[in-house]
Amino acid sequence: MAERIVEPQELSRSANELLVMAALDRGAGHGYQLALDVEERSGGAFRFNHGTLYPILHRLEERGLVAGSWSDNSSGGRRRKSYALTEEGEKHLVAEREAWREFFRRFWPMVEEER
Amino acid sequence: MAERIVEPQELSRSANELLVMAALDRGAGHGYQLALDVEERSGGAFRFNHGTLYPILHRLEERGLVAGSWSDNSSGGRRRKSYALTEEGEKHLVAEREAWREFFRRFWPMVEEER
DNA sequence: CTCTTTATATCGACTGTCGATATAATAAGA
DNA sequence: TCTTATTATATCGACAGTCGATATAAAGAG
Repeated sequence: MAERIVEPQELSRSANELLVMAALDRGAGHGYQLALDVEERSGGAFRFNHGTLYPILHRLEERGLVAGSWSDNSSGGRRRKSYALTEEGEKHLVAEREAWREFFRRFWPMVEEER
Repeated sequence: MAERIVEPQELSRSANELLVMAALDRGAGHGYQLALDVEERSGGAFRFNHGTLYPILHRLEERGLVAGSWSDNSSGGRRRKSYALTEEGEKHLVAEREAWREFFRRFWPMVEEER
């Protein structure tokens, strides 16, 4: 544990995926709602471009970290694809949080003002 | 102050540039040495690919944040281009540090485990 | 006199985001 | 009823930045 650190070059991908996975962990359902959730919860600080969000969800699904399922729209209602973390996704989320903590623990002393 | 936050999509660029600027602030001179400095100081956690580092230095120079000067090699010695933060670069470094602090302050509650 | 190290630089491939656009169903309003 | 706004998923080309490889060259070591 706490071995691998997030490398700067993968920070963007990692941060966005973590935001998505954490939102799903909180119970967010489909993509569009997830985007609203993140925006609202962050007070507008974090916003997902749809052209960014959907590829992320597809990527995570392909890697088996989230499972998507189309809602049954026989009783009317818009088509939606709901996502949930898989068991592997839960583990990955824990590991990614730890990787970020570790990254920051290492990164900050490197850029902090000299005393 | 403390208004703008670092957006996830610019994290990679921002982190690498911050590592470079902070290293120059500590007094590192030319590119190759800067790379060794960062690697050593981080205990190997952060390493600069040369194909990444030199474009960063050129970028920062073009933006007027660092000033580069070729060493006078009339008295022998390898050709080196030494870099130093400009006054604007110093200000930018302070602002970037603050932006990162702010990013993390906002990011962490978004991804932290629910209690 | 050859090999390694120091040093800067660029190149093509690749990944991921951005903003725009497409599609379509439902709800709201005139 | 017709039209517009909202909800919702998806893809596209352009762009930026990193990666690993390669080029170049001077200095020091063997």
